[in-house]
Amino acid sequence: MSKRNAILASATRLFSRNGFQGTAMAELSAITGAATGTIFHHFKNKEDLFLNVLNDVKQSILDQFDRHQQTRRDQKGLEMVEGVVTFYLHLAGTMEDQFLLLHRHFPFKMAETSPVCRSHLESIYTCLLDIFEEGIQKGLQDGSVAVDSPRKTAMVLFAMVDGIVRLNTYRVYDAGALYDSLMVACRRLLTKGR
Amino acid sequence: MSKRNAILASATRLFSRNGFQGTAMAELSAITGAATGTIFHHFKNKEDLFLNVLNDVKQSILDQFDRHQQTRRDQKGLEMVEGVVTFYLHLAGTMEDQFLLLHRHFPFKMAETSPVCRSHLESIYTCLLDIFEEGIQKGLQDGSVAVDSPRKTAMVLFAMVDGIVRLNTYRVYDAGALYDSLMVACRRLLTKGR
DNA sequence: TAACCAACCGAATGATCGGTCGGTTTTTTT
DNA sequence: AAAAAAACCGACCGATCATTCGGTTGGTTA
Repeated sequence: MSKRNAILASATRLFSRNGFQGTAMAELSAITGAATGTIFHHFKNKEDLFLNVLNDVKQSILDQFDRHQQTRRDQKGLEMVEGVVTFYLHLAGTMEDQFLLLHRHFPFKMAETSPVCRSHLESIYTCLLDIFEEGIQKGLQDGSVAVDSPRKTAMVLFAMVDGIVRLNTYRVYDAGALYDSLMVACRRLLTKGR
Repeated sequence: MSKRNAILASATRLFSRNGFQGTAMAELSAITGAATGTIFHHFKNKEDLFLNVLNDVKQSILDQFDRHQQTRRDQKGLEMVEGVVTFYLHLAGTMEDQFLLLHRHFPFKMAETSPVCRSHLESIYTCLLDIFEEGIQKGLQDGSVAVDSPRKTAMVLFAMVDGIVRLNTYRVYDAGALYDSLMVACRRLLTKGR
């Protein structure tokens, strides 16, 4: 692996676990074996380094969901949404650092001053919400879903799923056994009566 | 207001908006007009200062919900839960800094090494979940709520409501008009069919 | 081979940080 | 009023931080 990629990989872990200000370039240097001068040769400063990390996070998350979506063309809407929720929970486990990064505060603060940062975050959340909404729209047509506003429902649904992932990350409670309840809630939220 | 309280008030704002490492004692000194020596006279170090801030946050949140609960003795379970959700959204607006603090990452990281910090966080989340669960339990008895596991449902419900507050805080999207959809989702989640 | 260039190095720098300390002022107690 | 205690002050300190810079290396091109 090139030094540049090694730096990006370690930076992702450090930024997500220790935050922006909690990540020291000297520590990153020690972990990757790259001199501090090398880091600043590849990235013009710390913020630029994080922006590149965030870009990688965006790419990998978008890739994962694109690939997932292509395998779910022939399902009913409700099943699609349930599949997306399950996949989201799965990804939150396999791409722990990337999801942790999105649960931190500093990227959203940086987005207030950095248009590039804001653009990355918007791409990620737009993609996620679009996928939820797509399933809901399809479900409205095939009758498996009954809701008023697809977009708003997608946002509430996303807030719920992501909220569970957050509860699980912080381990204030054992939210591990919560996935079944989450799926039940998901189905209730999308269907009418019965 | 005493210097000590002025320090606590400003520290709450700075910690919640700029994070732990992003809050400089010199800045806190400048804002409050207290010399840095004075700050360290009242609090033995930066972490101790934050622990006192968190304690205040805990007290005020617990007080608010205790007072709210006393006015809702004679309602049906479902109405109680809906009232709590509305009150939670209301508080997230009036106590913005306190809720923002709980949405940051560093208190949970500190909880891994500081039992005091962990205790405060547990008190807050236990209180909130208990209140949700209480309403659900009551609803199960009076028939206004139909769910399998009250505790798990309370956690999913809390994750959903808190997730919406988070979406609103970070303003990636205008989640302001989402409260109606949230209440609909809340009702669907708690009731069976019709 | 000579010239070039991107990747790489690590000591040095100036700014900033949390925390200390010796002292003064204000309040409380006796 | 005298003494004791608590609140308060700000210059100072050592550590740490992001970033710079002059120089080396190794591969590619002319």
